[in-house]
Amino acid sequence: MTIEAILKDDIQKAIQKHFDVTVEDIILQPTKKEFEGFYTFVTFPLTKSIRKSPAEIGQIIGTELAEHSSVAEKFNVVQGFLNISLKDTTWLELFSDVFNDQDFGTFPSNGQSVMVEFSSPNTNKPLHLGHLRNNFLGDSLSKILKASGYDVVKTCLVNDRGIHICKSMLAYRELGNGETPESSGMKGDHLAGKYYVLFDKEYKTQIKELVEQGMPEEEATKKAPWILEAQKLLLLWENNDPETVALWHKMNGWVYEGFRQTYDKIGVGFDKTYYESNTYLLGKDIIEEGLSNNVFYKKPDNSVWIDLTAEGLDEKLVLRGDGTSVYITQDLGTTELKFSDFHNNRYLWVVGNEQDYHFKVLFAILKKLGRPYADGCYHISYGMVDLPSGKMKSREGTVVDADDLVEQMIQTAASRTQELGKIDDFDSAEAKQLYNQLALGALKYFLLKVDPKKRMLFNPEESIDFQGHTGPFIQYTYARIRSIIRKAEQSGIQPVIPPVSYVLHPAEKELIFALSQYPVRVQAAANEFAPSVISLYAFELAKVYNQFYAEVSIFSDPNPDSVKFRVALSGAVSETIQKALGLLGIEVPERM
RNA sequence: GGUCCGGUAGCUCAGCUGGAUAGAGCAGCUGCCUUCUAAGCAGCAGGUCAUGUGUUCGAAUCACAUCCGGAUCACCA
Repeated sequence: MTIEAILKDDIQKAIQKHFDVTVEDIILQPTKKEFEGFYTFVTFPLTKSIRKSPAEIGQIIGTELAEHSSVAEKFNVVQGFLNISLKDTTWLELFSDVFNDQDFGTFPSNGQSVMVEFSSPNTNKPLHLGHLRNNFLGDSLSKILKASGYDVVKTCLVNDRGIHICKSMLAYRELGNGETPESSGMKGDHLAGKYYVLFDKEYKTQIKELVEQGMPEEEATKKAPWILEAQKLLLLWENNDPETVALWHKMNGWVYEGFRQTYDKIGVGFDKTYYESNTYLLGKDIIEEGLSNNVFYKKPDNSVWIDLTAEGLDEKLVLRGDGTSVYITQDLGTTELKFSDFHNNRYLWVVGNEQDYHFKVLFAILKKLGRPYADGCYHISYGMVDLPSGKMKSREGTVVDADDLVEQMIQTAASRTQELGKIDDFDSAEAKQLYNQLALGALKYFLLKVDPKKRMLFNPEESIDFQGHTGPFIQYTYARIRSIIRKAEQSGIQPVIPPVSYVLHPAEKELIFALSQYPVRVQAAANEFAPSVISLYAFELAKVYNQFYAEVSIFSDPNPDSVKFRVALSGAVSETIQKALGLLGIEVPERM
């Protein structure tokens, strides 16, 4: 039973005893900084059933708690707020829960498994900042769900075929002159992206020419030579034309090597990768099934539809008249495949909020088809990363490239570290590792501290901070503590919980309180699918520690119990920071 | 136009299962390194919580309306 639960129980009993009123759900909130106490119980709602003033009720409950509660020590009442302080022995018990449990904040298996699909890149261009948000969210969520008791399967569905891939293939065929990543010195994904942009440039020129010749723009976009050629290439690919398939293999191979490097660098990986070229034909048997069940219906042109107007959606096409798939057909098939491969209890998709509607439709169809996994499906919809100039567009080259950004962050981390001159004794490998940790710490934290649902702004003119509410601030706190732990080890000081007679310093209580919150936050983050909950927690914990650090002296305190206790506290904080940042995919440095 | 999401300090964001004088960080201004890492700490200043009405003992939080921004409503993915 947690302290909070005991306190709630005591309050419930006190109300029962003094007023003969039963309150089933006692709500406690953390006491505001400017008042004394750690938990606050609001008594306003009780005035209806108990005909006394809020303050009087608070006084009576408080008195009862102070006399009989096993955890509460004293109280004060401000209007309808009963602020409760805990006994020192209670604080020490709370801390020993943290201190003695190596897995504090990691929940035992809940017997459920979940698949998290994220990243899902297109093989016609390199990753950009928006993909980084997706990757970091997916990776972090997977870790958070695992810590909260789920068995997690991370998957990636690579969008490796389609008209957009053919566009870069075509531009390469026409303009490439046999260029390769080796000959150009470009990373393969960047090379493919270059031709994707070149396609768009030429395509636009062609449209412009046709329009100048008097063709309406709408028609021109459909009749420009290169778009027709790209469509032809797609047909050739679908018919397994050896030359086309060879080019496709070659270019995708370059892209995969490029992606591999980027994934390695940012520390993201998958348990299972699906390729759309293998799955794009799936789903047609489900269409047949739906037709025979009358879930779907056919129009005169042979196209297949579903009517979702009763669900508040529209009529949706699920199969073209010529029998070819659309996006939703493939997703139906792929989801079925995932289920037959893994039989998970839940399926999550980390995909931008521009696809909210698509997923509503997908889930509604799955439900109508009576799929057993339909209720476990959930779209983790996140907001776009916008630039001050607006939306990023790959075709127009207005993107913040992932590789460039990471490289730039590493440079900033290096120069900042060198300015401070604290690691002059590091060899180059150690220094490089630190710069990487700091760069990714800053970047990941920047993208994960914001509520995933909200769109966020990135201003390339202002580099991402290393001070204040940032990843490096938290990493710094960790490094500071490690320094203390090393000193304690050298001096032979053991981390020990003090005897029950120990009188705690207020800063110590604050730290224990912050530590005790960790499991609650892990659970909340998992329930809300929000790594930002962990981000904010890690920052709060680091802040409380830095206050503690500035306020008390660890080694020069005359009381040996204090010294040992503070070393123990520091150790627990460092471990909790490491765990919390770990859930965000952020590493911690021993020194910085 | 329909649907969905958002609008909190100059900037970036917390807070949103209703509770105390609305919180951080950045930027600005003051202090604090002969003692455990100053990538830190303490403080000052900065707010019609988009607007209006309602519900309530109490509203940034809930409801309704309005304004502004974004997404989406493709036989694209």
